[in-house]
Amino acid sequence: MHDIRTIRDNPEAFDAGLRRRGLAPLAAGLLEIDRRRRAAITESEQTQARRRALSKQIGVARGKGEPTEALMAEVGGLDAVQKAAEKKAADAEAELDGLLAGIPNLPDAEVPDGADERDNKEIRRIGNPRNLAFDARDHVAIGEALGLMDFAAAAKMSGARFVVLKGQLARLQRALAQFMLDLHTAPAAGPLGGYTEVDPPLLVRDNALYGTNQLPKFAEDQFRTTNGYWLIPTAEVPLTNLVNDSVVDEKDLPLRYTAWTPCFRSEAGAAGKDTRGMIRQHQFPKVEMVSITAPEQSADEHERMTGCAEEVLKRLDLPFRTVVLCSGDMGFGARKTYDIEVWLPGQNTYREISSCSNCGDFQARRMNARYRPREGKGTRFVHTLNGSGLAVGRTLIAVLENYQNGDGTVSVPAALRPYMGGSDTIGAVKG
RNA sequence: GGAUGGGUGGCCGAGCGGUUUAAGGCACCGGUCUUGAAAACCGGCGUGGGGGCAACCUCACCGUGAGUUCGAAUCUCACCCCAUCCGCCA
Repeated sequence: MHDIRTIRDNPEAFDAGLRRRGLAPLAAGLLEIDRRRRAAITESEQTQARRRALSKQIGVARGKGEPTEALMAEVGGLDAVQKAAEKKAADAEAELDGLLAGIPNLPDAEVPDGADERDNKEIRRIGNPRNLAFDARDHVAIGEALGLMDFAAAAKMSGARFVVLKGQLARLQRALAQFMLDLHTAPAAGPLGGYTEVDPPLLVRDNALYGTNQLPKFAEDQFRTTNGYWLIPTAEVPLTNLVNDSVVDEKDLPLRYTAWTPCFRSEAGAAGKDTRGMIRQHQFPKVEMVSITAPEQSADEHERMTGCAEEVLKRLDLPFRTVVLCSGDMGFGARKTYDIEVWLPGQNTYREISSCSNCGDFQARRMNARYRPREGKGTRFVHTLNGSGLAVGRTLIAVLENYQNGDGTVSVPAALRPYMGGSDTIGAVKG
């Protein structure tokens, strides 16, 4: 949510930011509504003040036994005037808020200009794809050959975009999540760890989704229960909403939270896209990281968070690259976003496995999430950041495809073996 | 699902038709005192609108929205939310 006062102070900068997002200028229209709104507020409040003064005089006059008819006559006509002005103000405010709620965050100055993902900029590339002595298979072929990944069974009970994992693959997924959580929840050491593990609700109300930007604009992408709850599309929602409508002390910042949860997405706009395999599912597990910071810290925290996500891939020895999204490809609430893309030999390409965004005060404003600065008066909005650390389902895919062997088995990355009961291979015949 | 109680500033909490300019306390920030700290005392301490270069002045805001009234935090209705008890249930 944008601050109308910021727009009022610098409408050119606002429109320039929108242009970078590929959007038409809006400042003039917004400010016109804002002028109407403020004029109506002034009118309403002045009328109200007059009413109250007269009413007080009536009370005083009564106390002295003096006549009140003249005062009563004057106050009589004010009611309708005040109500009308109040309604004008409320209507204008609703109109303004409705428009503001649908406008995306503006890109940070460091974000490269661009229209879509082709304009994203790679900023680093870590690790080298393994040279396989055989043709790489994709995760579907690997998993189904092992008999541990069953799309048909999932389709029978749930339809497309679901999967059943069994045995060592189910365990591998759990191992990955466990491994990620252990990494992020370790006591903060320099650029790693320090996140508090949270087990949040998976069903949330409207106001929570509003706070993290999914509402009102992206309702179609969500699942909703018959009695009005929403299934979380990411743990970003409950984790960020931990500070909804609250004031924290600056000394407690940054707050760092992590959670391993299923995520639910209707994939309404994704018909026909990524239909094969586990890449795009209605339900998938993800380890999410959320940081709540003071404004001055958020840029550094963004780098740190991205590093935490990258560390998972480094320790799993999976090749990846990190890109900074261009202005036209960023999500609604982000001011700057890093995507981490893992190498998938089965698809011969890098695929997104994490997205780390700095939202600035955009969500904080919607949530009314503030902090009390050490120095100075009042409260200020916090900055919120979120990042996947990582998408567990896609990490499973990456392990299968990068660690596949010629005999159809899959090696277990060294870092995961403690979580796999010491086993170093999936699909190996025992004995 | 049924019943009851309740939503007041960062937190707790009084107020239940007109000196409320929303008491009091806690927390926090200044100051006095002290070697320093604590305690004590003094002062400050919400958001938004309008005006002013500014110190500042002024108006509105007691979950949300309607209503009653000359006048509403206070009365009425609806809705949202929270708590407790009962029922059902992993």
